[in-house]
Amino acid sequence: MKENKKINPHPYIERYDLERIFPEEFIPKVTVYTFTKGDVLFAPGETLNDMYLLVEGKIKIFTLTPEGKSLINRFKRPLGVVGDVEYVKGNSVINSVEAVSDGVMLAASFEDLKVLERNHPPFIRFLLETVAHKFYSESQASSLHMLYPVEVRLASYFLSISSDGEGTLFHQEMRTANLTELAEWVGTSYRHLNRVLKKMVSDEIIERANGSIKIKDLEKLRDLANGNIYE
Amino acid sequence: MKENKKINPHPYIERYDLERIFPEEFIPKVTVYTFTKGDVLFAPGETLNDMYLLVEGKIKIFTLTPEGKSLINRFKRPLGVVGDVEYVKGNSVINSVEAVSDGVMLAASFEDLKVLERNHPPFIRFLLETVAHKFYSESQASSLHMLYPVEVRLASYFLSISSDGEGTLFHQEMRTANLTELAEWVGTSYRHLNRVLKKMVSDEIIERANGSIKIKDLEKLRDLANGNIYE
DNA sequence: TTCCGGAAAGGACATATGTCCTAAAGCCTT
DNA sequence: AAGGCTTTAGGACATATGTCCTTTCCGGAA
Repeated sequence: MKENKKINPHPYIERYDLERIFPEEFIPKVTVYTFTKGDVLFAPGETLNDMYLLVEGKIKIFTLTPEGKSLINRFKRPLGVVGDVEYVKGNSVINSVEAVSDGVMLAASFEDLKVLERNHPPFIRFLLETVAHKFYSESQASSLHMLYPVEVRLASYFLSISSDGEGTLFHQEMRTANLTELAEWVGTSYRHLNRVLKKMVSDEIIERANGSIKIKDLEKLRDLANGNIYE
Repeated sequence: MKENKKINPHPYIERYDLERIFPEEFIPKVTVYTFTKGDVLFAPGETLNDMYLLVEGKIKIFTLTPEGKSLINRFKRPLGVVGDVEYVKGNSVINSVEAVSDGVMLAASFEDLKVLERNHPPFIRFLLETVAHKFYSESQASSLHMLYPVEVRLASYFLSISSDGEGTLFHQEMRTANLTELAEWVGTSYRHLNRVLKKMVSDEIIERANGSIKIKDLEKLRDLANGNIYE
């Protein structure tokens, strides 16, 4: 990820209505960074000096164990925030962050934010809401993971991305690029994911054809997910 | 839980240095509640009108599934906060909350807090730090749960409560009252917990004598926990 | 002291999930 | 079209964990 002075932050500030958190005078202090698919954006242990707002693209936050296992904590799209908790708690980066697509971030230094926080209440309110929401969804996901088997979590995931009613099909549209990633997201092994998918096919809940997955029976899927929805 | 007008909130406010978040004028708006061991303090779905500060006693936050399984999300001791996320996000109570011992809470209405928030920045800073910390530890615990087997989580738990160095013994001192509760805390069944405990005994990591558990080999425990510590 | 219910301990068996491995299919690149 | 890499599929087996049940133990109520 690197600073990109050619890009003007203003369009993003308007698009995401950031004037509410960054007053006019603050905007010159905002830096624009661009990143490329696959970039490692942050690594655990790293010390952060800026907070970032994701305004374009998609990134994933994940945990790597010493043993090499990997677990996706969450995906972020605009307007995701990175470094908020580090800013508040003053600790170093906890998880790995990687770019899933090309994208753009706006950055503001902790130092500047400290001043902003003092003079501009809406900013801290924004932070508070951001963190509260992160806590809320983390907490939901955590319970879901602890209490239900992969099949249920997977059903829940499918529901969460099939927007609303129709037996939506998500082809390349699936939010995870491939099955390996999906496995890391649901928190299981590729092998097991495959097993569960197979079962869902034989239960006539989904259909699979060359890599694409289609929901066949939304009702059954709902039953299975049992009211649990990611996010 | 019920209001208790006989109790003066001031000693608590001093003990926990709450003047920093509640200015003098606000204190008359604080209500004192007392509760008794076993009380159900809050139930999921309930609408909250107040935020609570736990100033005495111990409570547990847990999730109950429709199937009747139960999972302890966390314990709280003073100065724990309940209802902060609900205040910020405006949603209803997410988890069940139950008193583990007798105790006391200070309450302030959301309505009053809204005013306070506007006039007294330290309060919102306090909230932000509280929520950030909750998120941080929830996130750690969640990864730990997803990535490691019960044995590791248990080792981690033992470490977290054995304060520091010495092969501390925790008898009735164990933060969970009994093995059933410990199982819910580690997120497993009683049966399996027992199995793992037995293994730890035969590995000479701990010793068991009539309900008490003693750490025998702190080094092995550390190896096992593998750098993971709750909280 | 006797009786009862809950907590502890663990056997037997079922299920969920992980690890290792092999084969086939798909897709680039040359 | 041929090779090589990644992704998909799934067999075989091992391990982690859950469910159900029985026995024993212990402290409090009668």
